[in-house]
Amino acid sequence: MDDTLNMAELLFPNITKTPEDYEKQYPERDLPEGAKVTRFAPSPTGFLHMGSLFAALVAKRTAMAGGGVFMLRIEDTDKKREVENGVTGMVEGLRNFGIDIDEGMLSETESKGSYGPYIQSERTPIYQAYVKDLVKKGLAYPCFMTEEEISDIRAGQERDKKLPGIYGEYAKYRGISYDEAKKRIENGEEYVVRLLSPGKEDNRIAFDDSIKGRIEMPENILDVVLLKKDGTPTYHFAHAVDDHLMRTTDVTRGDEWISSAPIHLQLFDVLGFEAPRYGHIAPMQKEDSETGGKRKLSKRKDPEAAVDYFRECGYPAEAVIEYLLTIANSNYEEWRIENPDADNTEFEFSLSKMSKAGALFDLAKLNDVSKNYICRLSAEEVYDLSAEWAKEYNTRLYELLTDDEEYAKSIFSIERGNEKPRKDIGKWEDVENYVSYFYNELWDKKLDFADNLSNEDMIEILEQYKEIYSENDPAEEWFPKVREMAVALGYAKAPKLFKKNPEAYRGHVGDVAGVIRAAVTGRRNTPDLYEILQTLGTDEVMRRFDSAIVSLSK
RNA sequence: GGCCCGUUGGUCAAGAGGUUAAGACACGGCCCUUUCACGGCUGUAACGCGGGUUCGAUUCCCGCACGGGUCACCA
Repeated sequence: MDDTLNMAELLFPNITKTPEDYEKQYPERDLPEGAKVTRFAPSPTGFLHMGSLFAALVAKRTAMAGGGVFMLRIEDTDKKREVENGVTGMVEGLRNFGIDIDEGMLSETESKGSYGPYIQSERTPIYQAYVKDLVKKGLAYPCFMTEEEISDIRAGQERDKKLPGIYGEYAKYRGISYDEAKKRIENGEEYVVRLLSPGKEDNRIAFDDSIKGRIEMPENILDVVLLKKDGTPTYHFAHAVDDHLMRTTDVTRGDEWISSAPIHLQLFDVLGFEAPRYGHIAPMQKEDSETGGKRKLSKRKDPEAAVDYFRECGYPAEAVIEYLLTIANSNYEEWRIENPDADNTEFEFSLSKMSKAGALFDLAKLNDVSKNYICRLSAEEVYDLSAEWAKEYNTRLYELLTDDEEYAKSIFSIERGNEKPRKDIGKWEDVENYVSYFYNELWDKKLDFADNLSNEDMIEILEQYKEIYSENDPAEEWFPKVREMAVALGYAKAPKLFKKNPEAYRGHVGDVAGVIRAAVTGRRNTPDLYEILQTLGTDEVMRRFDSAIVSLSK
């Protein structure tokens, strides 16, 4: 026993705080009954993956449901993966999507909350105190194996079809004496600290996953590394210590972690901690055109894996969240239909309603969700949001929009606020095309006339219409006037009439309106023509009629 | 390969031992209509395979297949 005490001092001479000290420093939280403490724990790579956003959203909503706490903890124990300003980028990325951090890192240097530090590189003394304690109790030991030794062992195990790894007879430094360790350390040999796993080969463990249900697995028997040779903890160990000390109640994370859950559960047990509830989230999938199957969304192959992609396209953050919620809890859509105007935070999110299988990312569905979101916005909001987007991604559009704010808003007002709103805009990227004919700078002026009338007929229509068009006509009188003119020129006053008796007419009123539409907008299909004419103003409308007549005369 | 997880229409998915197996997106048709959109109606389309258990299984059990994950001093 003395031996392990000495060993602990040998390994960690400078660590004086004990687990008891930390237990006191980070007491149990005083939260309402049923409140959950969750966290999102990314590496500071600066890259916000769609899957990460999803995981963060799940954690956030889980905490929100019962008045709990959502933390952001930075897992930077692997120095190689770090990126400059990765933390700030992450925090901003989340905030863009309305995911605010209750506690944890806010930037590279700032944080809030009293359970910190929330960045693992600053927690080394804490991890070491717990490892020291484990060494004292004979539950962890220094291991001096070299990488070559380990890979030799692994090769042998693979050849013999045995479980690969350091355990049982392969753990040759299990029970190393104080004297030998001392000698080696004085020799300058490097070492890691490993757990002395109490696991038994044939034991099985089980836990209740809040998403996947009961999961049963073999107990961990591996002497996993706790502290790397640089004294820094592995993910496994940091997870156990951090989530215990931060009093996390619910660990939600990708389901690639399921296979290491036995290690984690064992660690919590050995450390004397109560294990959190786990919720393992299935990964987002992507249709793979090469294989025709599904595969995990990949950062390298799929642009849409990066959350920034959606920002660039101009999907409103709210819409992306809305879409993610439909994937997370399938009853969300139902709820949305019943509560079209409610804020999505009012939805009662539940981990148990999450799908066990990974969902295919469906762009068509996102588009639909996004259109539904945008169509409920006011012209004012559409203007603000699209200008904000254009400022960053389409400066020409930005200038046009902001140059005459009132004009831009009047364009966005067309048929907006109706009980049956149009859904032309799915993302801000669509705005340029949508508004193009309102701006001569954007408009290509190609006139797409229907081909059922001759140029002479069309010129006739335009010239006549020029005579009777008046900006002051109210909406109710506008179209009857067009109809009257059409009838006078020999067109049917309704398409149905024409269809019944095509010989009797030159065409129908729709054809006539179509000529006016194409002359003014270049297009065969547009929103309400009356509102377009009103928005454009008489001068511009007349100019467009004239130039259309000119091009039809050629 | 070992160990895990998963598999209901093209996609997301609800579902329960006996249902006409919901709904949403996409797609088709019809209606509304000056175009388009919106909206309404409607249609096509699904329980991976093989064994059990059972009066009855898509649902429970066992195999298999397929997909995914994991087996680091990365997270």
